[in-house]
Amino acid sequence: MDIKYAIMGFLSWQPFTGYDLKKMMSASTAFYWSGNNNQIYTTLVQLHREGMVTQEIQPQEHLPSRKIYTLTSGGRSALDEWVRSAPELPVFKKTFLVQLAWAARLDKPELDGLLAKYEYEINMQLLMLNEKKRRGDELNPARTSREKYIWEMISENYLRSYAAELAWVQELRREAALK
Amino acid sequence: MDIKYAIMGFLSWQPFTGYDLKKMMSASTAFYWSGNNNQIYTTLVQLHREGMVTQEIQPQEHLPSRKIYTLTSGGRSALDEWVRSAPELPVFKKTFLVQLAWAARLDKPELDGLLAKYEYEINMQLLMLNEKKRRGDELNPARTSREKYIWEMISENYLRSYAAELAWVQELRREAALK
DNA sequence: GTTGCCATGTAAGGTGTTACATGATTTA
DNA sequence: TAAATCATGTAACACCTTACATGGCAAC
Repeated sequence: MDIKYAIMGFLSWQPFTGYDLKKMMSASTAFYWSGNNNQIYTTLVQLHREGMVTQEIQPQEHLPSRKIYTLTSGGRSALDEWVRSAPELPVFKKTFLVQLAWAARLDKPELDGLLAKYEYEINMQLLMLNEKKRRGDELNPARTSREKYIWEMISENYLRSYAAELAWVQELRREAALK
Repeated sequence: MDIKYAIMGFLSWQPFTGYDLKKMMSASTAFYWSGNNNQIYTTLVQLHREGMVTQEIQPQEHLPSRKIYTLTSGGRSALDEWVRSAPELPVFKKTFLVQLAWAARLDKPELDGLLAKYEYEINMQLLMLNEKKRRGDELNPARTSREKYIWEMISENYLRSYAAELAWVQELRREAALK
């Protein structure tokens, strides 16, 4: 249930609408979500029921009313408590490794073709994240220099994960060519 | 739906029971699954319905019958096709980064306490994976030297992901102390 | 004239986890 | 005497994604 706390976190910075949150999450490198609708809107409804946020409705002409959510003091303390709780381990889901495990019996050119595709995809992702970071970092909260630094390091974290993956596949290609 | 292909992969090596598969998956560094029951048994039933595997029932005294699954030629070609298909990007799910994003406003000692806990957890995980690799690698299929090398590199992949995470948090601790 | 932005939401399905259930045999 | 091993399975729930639905306005 990270999305809940991700939302509460953003609201601890400023009041936002669901639409704002969706945009920020899909623009940000720090949050891996697809920024999908369903979860954001339903989580906001749930947080409202639980008293974690208040809702202010702003009617608009020709458009659905904007619903601006503000964190309550109860929400604030729930967030603070979570922030201080024991960290979770990262989860790496790498379907490609399953594929590779059973691709080991392909012939050399086919195996290398597969590895080359993976290398290419990782590279593209790295370029994309770099670009996203450049544009997205202006939207981050930077209330203190430490906060700014930490958000940079969060983006950096994902970049390094992909960079490590890239280095790994490149090494594998070099060595597998010799076997 | 990786579990489906993970299972078919193992069965392309040798016939196995659900119980065998569960043990292998939780012993292996190459497969990240919890090795949870439900999915393995239900997936085997599904693969059987789809004609990807055949089932041989071996009754036992005092124990439930063993059900030994064998890959059919149809299953074999479905697996081969998947193995040659376009690779998926890895997915990194790091709840800690969300936590950290909103922990940036804690005071220095509290923030460092959190980072220290994360560093410790990653370290433990690394030690655990190293141990698992040492013990688990004997169970891997190693029909050719290339297959052996690839399976080693798959285990290595996870180790490097955690190692990169460790280096990242250590750098962050050093730098955050100065801000 | 099609695409994209604003802004809300619903429905359905896939994926994955935790916990429960049985029950004899071996090991610490 | 408690726990782990063997071996199957079910039930309930949490999480997450994709696709669908509305509809006006601005930009290219």
